[in-house]
This record gives sequence, structure tokens and C-alpha cells, in this order.
Amino acid sequence: MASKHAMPSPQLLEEYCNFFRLLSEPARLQLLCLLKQTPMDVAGLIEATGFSQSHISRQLGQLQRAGLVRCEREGVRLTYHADSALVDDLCHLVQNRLRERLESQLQALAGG
Amino acid sequence: MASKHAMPSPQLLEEYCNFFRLLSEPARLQLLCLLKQTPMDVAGLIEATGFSQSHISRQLGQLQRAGLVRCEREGVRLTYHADSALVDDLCHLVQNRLRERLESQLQALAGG
DNA sequence: CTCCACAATGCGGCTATCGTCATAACAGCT
DNA sequence: AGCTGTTATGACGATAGCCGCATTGTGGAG
Repeated sequence: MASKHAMPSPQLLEEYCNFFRLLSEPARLQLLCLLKQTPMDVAGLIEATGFSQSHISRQLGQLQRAGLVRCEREGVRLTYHADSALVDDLCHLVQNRLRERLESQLQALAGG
Repeated sequence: MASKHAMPSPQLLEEYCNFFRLLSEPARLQLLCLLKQTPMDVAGLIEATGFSQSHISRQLGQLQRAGLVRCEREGVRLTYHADSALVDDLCHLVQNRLRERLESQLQALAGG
């Protein structure tokens, strides 16, 4: 075969970017991480983050459309969940990368 | 321990976002994928993508500062490389997610 | 040193997105 | 029905990022 890592099609590339863009906003990633730890309603997220209600609602909407978050009614409240392990996996990969990079910089400093 | 997936610190969260933002731009991701397949100079990337010289140079600068891309002089030209498997891993994870999501939507359609 | 080719950067327009305020939609209770 | 509490959305200013044009830096050849 040509390569183990063929060039993705433009459409797929775009999908990748759309997904990564979701995670590229601190507010959204924070909400995701919080909801992974403990499901909450919007009031809880306001309490936890200090963001405004409308801001949180918007971000949750984006995450929900991407399937990264679900919600269930409990009376008048909506309890949001984030149960996918995907985000954790992605973050761990990035974390390892960041660590490796800092270590190599440290070595370069010691070696120089 | 409290949880297998503890909340990352604000600083780390920011670093994650910075990294994901790099991948959230089709131009950058495309350049990354191209350079993973075949190392090239800027002229080659212009040929391959149709982007302007300055645009490509800027994106390469960002990728280089993040350590996702390196370059070597060959005479007056700079040959850029992208050798990390990280981006491939991240994209594969996302691809699986996209596939699963579409499959579940398909099933919901069939089941309804 | 001068000239040429390649790459990087200052500047500016443009668009997209964030984040807030105010308001609308919605579910439950009386 | 109306009232209350919760969430979603329309409108808008502010900000950030893309992208190209023009210029500057940089290394090699004459």
C-alpha cells in the first residue's frame, strides 16, 4: 500500500478540525471535564465556573450537538452528563506530548 | 484516589486548548498531513495546497513552535518534516468517534 | 559587494467566535 | 388561566484569528 497514514479527504479533514475546535476553547473543555466528574445542571456549572448562564448554555449546546454531552430532565432542571472516554484519551495523548517536549528541552539545556 | 480522571489544573487546561486550537484549522492540519507523508519546502506546499507563501509560512511557524514540525536547510531552501505519530493517533480517535456517532444515528433511523 | 531566490514578518481587511444583556420558550405548580 | 424557576436564543459589542499584499531578512552564486 501507499502508506499507513494516507492523506485524509478534505471533508474528513474538516470534520477533524470541527471536532478539535470544540476542544480548543477553555470554557468548553472545562465544562466537559466538570461534567465528566459529576453530572450537574446549569446552576451547578455557574457555581463551579463563574460563567454566565447564557454562556454556559451556548457551550453546552455545541457540545451536545457534537454528542459529547447529554442531558436528562429532572423536573424543571436539566442534568448534563459527559460520559465519553474520548476526551480523556485525547488529553492524555496531548499531556504526554507536552511532557516529552519539556523533558527534551530540559535535556537540551543540560547538554548545552 | 478521588477519581481516575481528576480535573486538570487551569494551566494544563489552557495548554490542552492551545494544542487543540493548532489542529482546529484546516490549513494547518492539511499542512501537517502533507508533511507527514512527504517532507517538502514551502514551494512544494504552495503547489500542493494553493495557499499563499506568507500564509503557509505563518502556519508552519506555529506548528514549529509547538514542536509538531521541524525544518532543515538544504542550500537556500528549508525542507519541513512532520514525524510525530501523535496527530495520527488523535485523528484516528476522532475518526472512530465520528463513525460510531453516524452508526448510532443510522440505527436510530432504522429503529424508528 | 551585488544580485537573486526563498522564507519570515508588519500591516490591514475581513470573518468568525466569544461573552453579555435582554428576552423568549418551556416545564411544573396553584 | 397565571406565576415561578430554569434553560435557550436573538441581538450586539469586543476580541481573536485567518489571509493576502508588500516589505524585510537571509543565505548562496556571480
